[in-house]
Amino acid sequence: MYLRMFKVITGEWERLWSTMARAADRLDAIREAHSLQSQSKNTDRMEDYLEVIYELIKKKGYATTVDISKHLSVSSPSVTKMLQKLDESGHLNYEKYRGIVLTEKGSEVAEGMHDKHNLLVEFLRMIGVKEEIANRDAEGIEHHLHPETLKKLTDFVRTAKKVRPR
Amino acid sequence: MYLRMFKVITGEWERLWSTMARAADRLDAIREAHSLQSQSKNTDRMEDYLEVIYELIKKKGYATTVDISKHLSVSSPSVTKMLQKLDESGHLNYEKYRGIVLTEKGSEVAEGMHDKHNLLVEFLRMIGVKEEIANRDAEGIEHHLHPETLKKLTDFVRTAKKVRPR
DNA sequence: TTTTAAGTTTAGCCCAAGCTAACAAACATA
DNA sequence: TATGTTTGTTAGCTTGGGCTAAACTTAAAA
Ligand SMILES: [Mn+2]
Ligand SMILES: [Mn+2]
Ligand SMILES: [Mn+2]
Ligand SMILES: [Mn+2]
Repeated sequence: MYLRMFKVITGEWERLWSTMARAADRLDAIREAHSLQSQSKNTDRMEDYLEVIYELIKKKGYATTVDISKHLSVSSPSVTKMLQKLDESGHLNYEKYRGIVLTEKGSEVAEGMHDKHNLLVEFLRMIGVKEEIANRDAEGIEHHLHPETLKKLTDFVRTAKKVRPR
Repeated sequence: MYLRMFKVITGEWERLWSTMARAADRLDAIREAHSLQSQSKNTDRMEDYLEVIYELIKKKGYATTVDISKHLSVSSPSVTKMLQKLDESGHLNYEKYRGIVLTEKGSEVAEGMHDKHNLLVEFLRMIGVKEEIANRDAEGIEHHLHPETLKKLTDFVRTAKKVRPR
C-alpha cells in the first residue's frame, strides 16, 4: 500500500502497538462527531449577529447597522446582508432604512447565546482564566455546547458557587 | 460526581467576585473578542484534517484519501483539495497518488488538537457528560482554547483527579 | 427649503470549503 | 502482459460570509 506501508514495516512497532486501541477509539469518536452535524441549524455567524443585536437592544432599545458592525468587526454591507438573511429565516423583522425587531424565534436563539456565554465566562473565571481571554474563548465555544453539556456545566457551576468562601 | 472537586476552585472566587461588575458590559466584551481574531492562523477545518491524519497515521502508519474522507464525512475531492492546501502551507508533504507525511509543523498542530480534544473529553466526562456527546462538543471546542485557558483547564483537571482519582 | 452629512443598501467581487462528474493512476488478477 | 477494479485527482460549480465602491435615504444645517 503505497510508500507509507514501509513506514509501518520499518517503523516503531512498540509505539504503534501501545496506542493502537486508543487511537482506534479516537478515530471512531471523531467520525461520530463529524457525521452528526445537525442539519438545517443556525450558523455560528447567525448566532453571533443575533447575540449582538439582542445585547444592543437590551442596552439602547434598538440596534443600528453601524453599531452591529462595530461590535462584530465587520463592514456595514456585511451586516445588511446578514439582516436580510435573518429576516428571511424568521429570526427578526427587518425593514430597510427603518429598523430591526427580533422575533420570538430570534429572541430565543439570542438569549440562548447570552446564557451560554455567561455560563462559560463564569466557569472560565472560576478556574482562573482572565476576563478578556474568557470572553474571547466563550465567543467561540458558545456555539458548540450540546444541551446535555449545557445542563451539566450549569449544575457544576451552581454547585461550585455554593462552596464559595466568605 | 466529584464531591470534593469543588474545593479546587474556591481559591479563585475572590478574583471572580471582584470583576463581576466589569463583566456586566457584555457588549464591550463581545467587541473585544471579535476584534482580536489573530490573522494568518490555521482554519478550524485545517486543524480537523490534521487531527484525523495524525490519528490515522498513528493507527495504521499511513493515511489515505478515502479514510480521511470517511472520518470527516466529506467527499474525496474535498480531501484532495485540502491536502494540496496543507502541503502548500507546510503542514505536510503531499505527493499525489503516493502519500502524505506530516511535517514538524503539521505534527505540532495535530498533537495540539489531540491533546486539547483529550483534555476536553476528560473534563466533560468529569462533570457528567456522556462520552459520545463529550466527543462531539470537544470536536467543536478544541479550536477555541487560548493557551492560557488550556493551561488553566489542564491544571484544574489534574488537581481534580488528585482530589478523587480513578 | 435647499444643501450637506451620516447612515444604509446594492452591485459586484473574493475566498474557503463543500459537492458531482469525468478522468487518471495504481493495483490485482487472469 | 492485458484488463478490470479501486482509489485518487481535476474541472467546474455552489454557498456562506466577507469586502470595497457606488448609490440611495434620512436627518441635520444652512
Ligand atoms: Mn460567538
Ligand atoms: Mn457570546
Ligand atoms: Mn474539531
Ligand atoms: Mn478533535
